[in-house]
Amino acid sequence: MVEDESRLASALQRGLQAEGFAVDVAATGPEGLDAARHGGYDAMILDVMLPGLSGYELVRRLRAEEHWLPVLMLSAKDGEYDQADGLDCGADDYLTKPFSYVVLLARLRALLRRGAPERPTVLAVGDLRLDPARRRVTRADAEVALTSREFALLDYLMRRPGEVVSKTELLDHVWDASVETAPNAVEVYVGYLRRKIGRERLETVRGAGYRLAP
Amino acid sequence: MVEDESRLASALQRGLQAEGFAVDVAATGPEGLDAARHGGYDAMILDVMLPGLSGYELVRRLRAEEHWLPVLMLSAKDGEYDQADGLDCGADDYLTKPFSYVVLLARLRALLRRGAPERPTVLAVGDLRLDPARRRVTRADAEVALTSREFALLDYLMRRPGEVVSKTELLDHVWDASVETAPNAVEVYVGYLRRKIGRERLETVRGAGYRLAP
DNA sequence: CTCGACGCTGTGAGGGTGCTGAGGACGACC
DNA sequence: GGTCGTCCTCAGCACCCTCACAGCGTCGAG
Repeated sequence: MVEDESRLASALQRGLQAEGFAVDVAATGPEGLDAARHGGYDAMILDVMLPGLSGYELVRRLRAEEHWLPVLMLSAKDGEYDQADGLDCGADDYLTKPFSYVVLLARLRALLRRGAPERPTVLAVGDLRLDPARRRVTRADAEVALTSREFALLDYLMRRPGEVVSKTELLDHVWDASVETAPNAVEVYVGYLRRKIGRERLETVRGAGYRLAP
Repeated sequence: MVEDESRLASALQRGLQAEGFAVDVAATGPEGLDAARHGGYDAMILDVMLPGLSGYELVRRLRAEEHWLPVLMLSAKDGEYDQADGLDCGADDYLTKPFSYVVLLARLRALLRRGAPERPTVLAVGDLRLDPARRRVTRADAEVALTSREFALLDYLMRRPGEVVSKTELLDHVWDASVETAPNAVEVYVGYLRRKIGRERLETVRGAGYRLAP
């Protein structure tokens, strides 16, 4: 847990220990970052307002270093954009103070349960980068303008780089299942994407689907 | 999305579609459960108060059947125990109505970031490797380009290394059963494969079929 | 050794698959 | 109402995969 208000920190620590968790407390941002890097923890409870390094920045750095530790963010700011920002920095959950201890516990359990490795907030494949939150794509640091369908298609492909994705799978996930769409639509949009991100980056696997070159 | 208030449902659907998501709506619990089981979705937004089957129960059943689809639960109940119950039933996140659309989106993105891509195993026989997901074959680390029929044939043979597989069995499994194909087609494709993966690796057992040398 | 059955392969027709430009439908914005 | 952007269908085209065919090679029984 990274929290600088010592009263809250020790109250929470005692509560969590009573539940059977092993808890360490760090009081500043840099300490917390260091602990997260080397401590081998299962999850982190992280305050936003911290001396030295904000919670936002801490998560961002952690994710940039490819640490996928589940993070529950705690903040006194309850604005919708504060919350969205925290999550888009890479936090997995966000709780506003004052919070219910029961809820904190339940959310922590939910976080530990899924435990599965998380993926980066910004997808990157080669020199392509896609930011789902900002809805932006850059190719070698140059912005690429995509329509929403093009964006959704690239998003799906970038989550599975190197894998072959079939046209039917793309139709199921990128297009609306309730509207019957011809598979040719996929071909058309692959064509649009190729013109924008580079022809060779999106390979055709005849009879099977498409593959984003890793 | 499983939501019985049609106004909210269609507003959300439109919003999410504008973001590039493919969205289906179910209005009752049983419908939602069914869709979650078979729809191949990436995530589910689930109201708690539903006709037929409550959201709690829906998640519980889903998890009992080992479906690990990420679930974002939506509820008008903001009591701390309601929230904790929802999460402990197996939901991954919980949002109380009224909620901010921005926050919903951010939380949805956080959920989608994780996903369990558990890659299917890579088949290996000798120095041959075949990756079904990437649809890629290497021979001593050198990539081998195969057509889709060749690939399907090698795939089938590599799942049964050392066994003798008859031509009729190959016709049944690698070729379309509805189209009558001459057994000679198998011989032709075995020939193609041999040229690409090495002549000695694919033995002929006269009168019985073919065997992939283990 | 002889012969027939089985398996291999070069050739070429056909057809399936994917790509593209054109254009209509629809909605947002001015 | 006009204009623009986006989505998607359509039709034409090019390419290469697929497979039947036929001739030849190979194997094994007698």
